[in-house]
Amino acid sequence: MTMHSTGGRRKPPTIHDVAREAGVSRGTVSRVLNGGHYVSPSAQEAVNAAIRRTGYVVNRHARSLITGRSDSVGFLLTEPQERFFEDPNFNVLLRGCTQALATHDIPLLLMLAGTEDERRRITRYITAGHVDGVLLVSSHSGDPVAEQLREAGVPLVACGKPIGLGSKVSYVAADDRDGARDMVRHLLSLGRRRIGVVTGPLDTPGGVERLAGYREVLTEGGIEIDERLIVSGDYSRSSGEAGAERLLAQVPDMDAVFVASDLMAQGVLAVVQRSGRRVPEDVAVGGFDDSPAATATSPELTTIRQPWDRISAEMVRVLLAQIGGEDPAAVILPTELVKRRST
Amino acid sequence: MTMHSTGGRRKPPTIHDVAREAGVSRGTVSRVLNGGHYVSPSAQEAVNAAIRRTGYVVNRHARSLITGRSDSVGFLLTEPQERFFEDPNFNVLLRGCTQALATHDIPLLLMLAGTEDERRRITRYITAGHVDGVLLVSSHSGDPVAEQLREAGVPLVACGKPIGLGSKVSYVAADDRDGARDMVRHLLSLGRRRIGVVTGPLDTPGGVERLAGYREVLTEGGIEIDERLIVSGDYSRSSGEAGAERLLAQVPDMDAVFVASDLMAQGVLAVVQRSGRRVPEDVAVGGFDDSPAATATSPELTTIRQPWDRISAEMVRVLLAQIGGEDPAAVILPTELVKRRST
DNA sequence: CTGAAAGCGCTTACAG
DNA sequence: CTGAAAGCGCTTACAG
Repeated sequence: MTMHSTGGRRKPPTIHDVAREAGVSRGTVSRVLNGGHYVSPSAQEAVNAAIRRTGYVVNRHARSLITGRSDSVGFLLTEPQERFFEDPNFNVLLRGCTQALATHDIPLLLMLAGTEDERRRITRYITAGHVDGVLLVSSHSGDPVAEQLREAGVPLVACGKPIGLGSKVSYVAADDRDGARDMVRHLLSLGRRRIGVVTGPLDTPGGVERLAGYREVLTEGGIEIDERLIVSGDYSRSSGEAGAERLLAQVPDMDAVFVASDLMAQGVLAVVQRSGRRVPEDVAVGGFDDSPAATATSPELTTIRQPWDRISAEMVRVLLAQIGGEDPAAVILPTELVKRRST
Repeated sequence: MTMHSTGGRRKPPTIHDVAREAGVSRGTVSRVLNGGHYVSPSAQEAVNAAIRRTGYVVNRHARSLITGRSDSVGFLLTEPQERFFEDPNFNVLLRGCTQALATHDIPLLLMLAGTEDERRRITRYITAGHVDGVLLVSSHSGDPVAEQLREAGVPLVACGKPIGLGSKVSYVAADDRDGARDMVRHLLSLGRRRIGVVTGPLDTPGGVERLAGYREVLTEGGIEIDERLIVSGDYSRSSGEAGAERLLAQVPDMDAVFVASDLMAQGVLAVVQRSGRRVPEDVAVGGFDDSPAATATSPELTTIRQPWDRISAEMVRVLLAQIGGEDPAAVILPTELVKRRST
């Protein structure tokens, strides 16, 4: 009676041990393991009991060798890492994906490809079939890794619409434009009329779309666009500070700012307050993301919530579907205005 | 002449293809792959050329099946995840470990074990040999996972000294006590005498040691310990706020605080400033970590730098050594006082 | 529904 | 230094 004792790293039981315990062939054990089709209830039961008794756990390497699948997926970050690691959104996304995958018993391999060398190494690793698919975090256009993976036929789903790759690659994104519209409409409803904007990088969909939403709503509201009220950042806190300084210098009586990320909004807030202006009395500040950064400020940030939990869950769902043979798909998720004290 | 064309997911070349190309046996190819011992220079060369021509990449599953190693390691987080994901330190550590492992071409599997269920699942996964070793992030005492892994003989290295596991498990840690001493000495040198402290959780080494350093330096300086100046937090920002409120209520003329993490120090800073006190004029605030949180505040935080890059590099080094058969080891790394505007 | 058998791609003694 | 061969633990047609 083999017990699955711990202690030491003994040879773990194999399918062969289970078969012997259960009094069936190894083929039958394997069938039970793989869904239980074409197995009699009695055999099924005997095998399950034997598995329990022996403490059997499938050897994934042996399985992978024959199925050709690795039963793992990569989480690939091709951004310069410093920035992304500074951003709390990244954490939420990584955690959500890890958990969603855990549900399917699929491990997540973390891959960082910040440099050219790393990109080459990782592309090679992935195309060699060491993962079944890739969750891609890289919003900038012209990402060579994304293109290479797509060409190699690796199942792929991006977080945010990958500019330049057309709709041949799956992606999951929040409705950036709509979120921006909500925020700017909110600022207008507060009576603000000289509304600035600090955009994201303009080679990212978040950068482009959120700015588009801003322009649309102002235009619809009959307000002339003042280009001095538009500056760009790179989603970093410090770029928010720089942006706010520029805005205040160009339009000292600006009465509100829509900032395309909470982290940048932190920087904007600091600069606005340092200039002696009160938030929200003199200048209302609206962020984007509803990341932990939004509640770390004083006053806390009014912002647009990105549904990160759903985004990560959908990314995993779409990726697994694609690994299972389905065609690519794009998923757009709604955002939500979260009112706090900064507006 | 086979080119390693991309496109589609064709059957990749095997060791057999390489052997044919090179005109040698598969055994010889394998020997070249595994260090090139007992291989003539000419065979060596022929094989390398064939590998290049065919675009051969080893099939890790086949290799693992026979070696019994997975050539991968797990990064295991057993904390309730919310907190850790809020903490920028976590990112730095995760990134550092991933990069250090990439150097060795070893993938990192991210494992989150926040709930009892997840802990069970992951322990099973690990002890089944799916990873060769584990980088453990879990500072609380009495962690059942750590104990189980140790018993199962899984190579393990913790970040921070694991309370209760004795020295049978490897760990890498910053010199917490010494860092705390530096900070409190610095505050004393500024002329502050009513110095409060917000500690970390007292069932963690960071909680215990940093408090010990605080007590030591004050005692050495001939200052009587005032227990009303000592409160505990859990490393979260909000616990820093709560701690500061308690301290200010108990000792309104407190003139400095040593806070055991930058994130908590953010909360302390907010509360102190909200109370109308100036930082650093009225109350000097010192943090711990030198995480990105330290420069996100206004004024920026004086803090104790934890050498995260070295910590992660050492964790990986010690783990790989242990996987290679070496005995456990503890590594203590020095910290550094970083002076900014908050003191 | 079930067993016997082939084979996935590699490594490693074993002879030479 | 090198080749032939066994075998790692599994899955999957193939016969029954």
